[in-house]
Amino acid sequence: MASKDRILRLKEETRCNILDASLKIVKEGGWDALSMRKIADEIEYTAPIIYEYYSNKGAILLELTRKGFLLLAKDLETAKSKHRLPAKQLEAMWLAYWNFAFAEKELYQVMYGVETSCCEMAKKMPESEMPMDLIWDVIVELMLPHVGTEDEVCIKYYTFWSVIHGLISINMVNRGNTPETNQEVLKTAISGIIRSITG
Amino acid sequence: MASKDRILRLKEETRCNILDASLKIVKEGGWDALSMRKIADEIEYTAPIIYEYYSNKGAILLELTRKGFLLLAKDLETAKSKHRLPAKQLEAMWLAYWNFAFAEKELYQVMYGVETSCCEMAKKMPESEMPMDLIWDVIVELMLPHVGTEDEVCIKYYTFWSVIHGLISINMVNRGNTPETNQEVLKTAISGIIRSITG
DNA sequence: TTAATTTATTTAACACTGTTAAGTAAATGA
DNA sequence: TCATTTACTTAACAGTGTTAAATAAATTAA
Repeated sequence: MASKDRILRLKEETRCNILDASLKIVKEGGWDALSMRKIADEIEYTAPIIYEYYSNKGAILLELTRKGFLLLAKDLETAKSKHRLPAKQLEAMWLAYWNFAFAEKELYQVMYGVETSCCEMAKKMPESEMPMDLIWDVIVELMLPHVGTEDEVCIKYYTFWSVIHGLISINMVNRGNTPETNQEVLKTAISGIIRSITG
Repeated sequence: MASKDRILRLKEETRCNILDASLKIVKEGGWDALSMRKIADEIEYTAPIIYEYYSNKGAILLELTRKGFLLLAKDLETAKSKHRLPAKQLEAMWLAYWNFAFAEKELYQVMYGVETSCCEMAKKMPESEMPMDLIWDVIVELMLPHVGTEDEVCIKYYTFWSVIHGLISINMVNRGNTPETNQEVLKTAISGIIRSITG
């Protein structure tokens, strides 16, 4: 029976539609807006139908995560293919990584656990600037006798912060490293940036 | 009336108890476990009482966030006070930052939007390793003719990844920077690490 | 002390959430 | 045409944040 095939094809399509609908909802209203009933609305079914295609909400997120990794890998490969020197390839790949993160913001968030709902909160809270202020001052001192411009200090501060916050996030979310590797990355990064300041 | 003072003191105490209870619940069962009814249970009241002290759940998270920033700032100051040279101070401060993140994991999560519930998912998904594998290969090539050990490559990879993922996270959550600053941090970091590899 | 009023606290409810079981309509097979 | 499977929906459960109404307790006034 060819109708079996047609039905299977339709099922595969709905499975895909669920994913597309989910991503659409998230892009429009953020991750909090994503609910089974809204997905159902979007694909013009009722909520329980979704469970015929995904065992639960987590499975949908998992599939979006997989989709994200595949897309990112593809971007990295095309970036690499545009150069021959490894140094140029590496630079292009990390720029592609950067671009992916913002082009597919929602996917990147679910892939690496970047929560944005808290961002409204921490803003407008004066205490949130205390750590930066404290470290800022020391960077300025370290630069002496050269008096660094706002931009110069800013770049140094964010380089520090990025590498350390990045390493923390990766370890919290992904639990990937041995303590030794972490310490090594951390210490060499810090001393490297310090050297780049003191010259 | 002195009883007014006593009542005010009790109120301030309950306000504090709500925060303590919240943090306790999160530490025991993660952020998903935190609900108004569980907080109420912990402080031996019913849920609506909490709204006499905090306008909503978000206000509790906000207060925990503030608490976190104050604690972090204190840690940074004591770290700084233990040294005189700016370079040593800076190193000690960033190490204190690192230690704070893991000592007060839950606070750090709410301060900077580090989601951990997704970590169970991405694990055991082969696709999640594709980006790393792709970049790994290029790092190995960049090291040639020297054949890097597993550890050597790992440290370089995580240094790259940390600084870029960190910068991405910071911008998504806090969206603090001008595009120019971001590009500057990104490009100088990448070329800096590449130079540290090629010697 | 008793009555009136304010304060403290709880119960009940609303609109949501993810998820499951039972019921109903539609399509398929004999 | 009848029986059976498939497709889908309705109803329900336990949970969420939050608000309004009801009740208990404490305080003040007479």
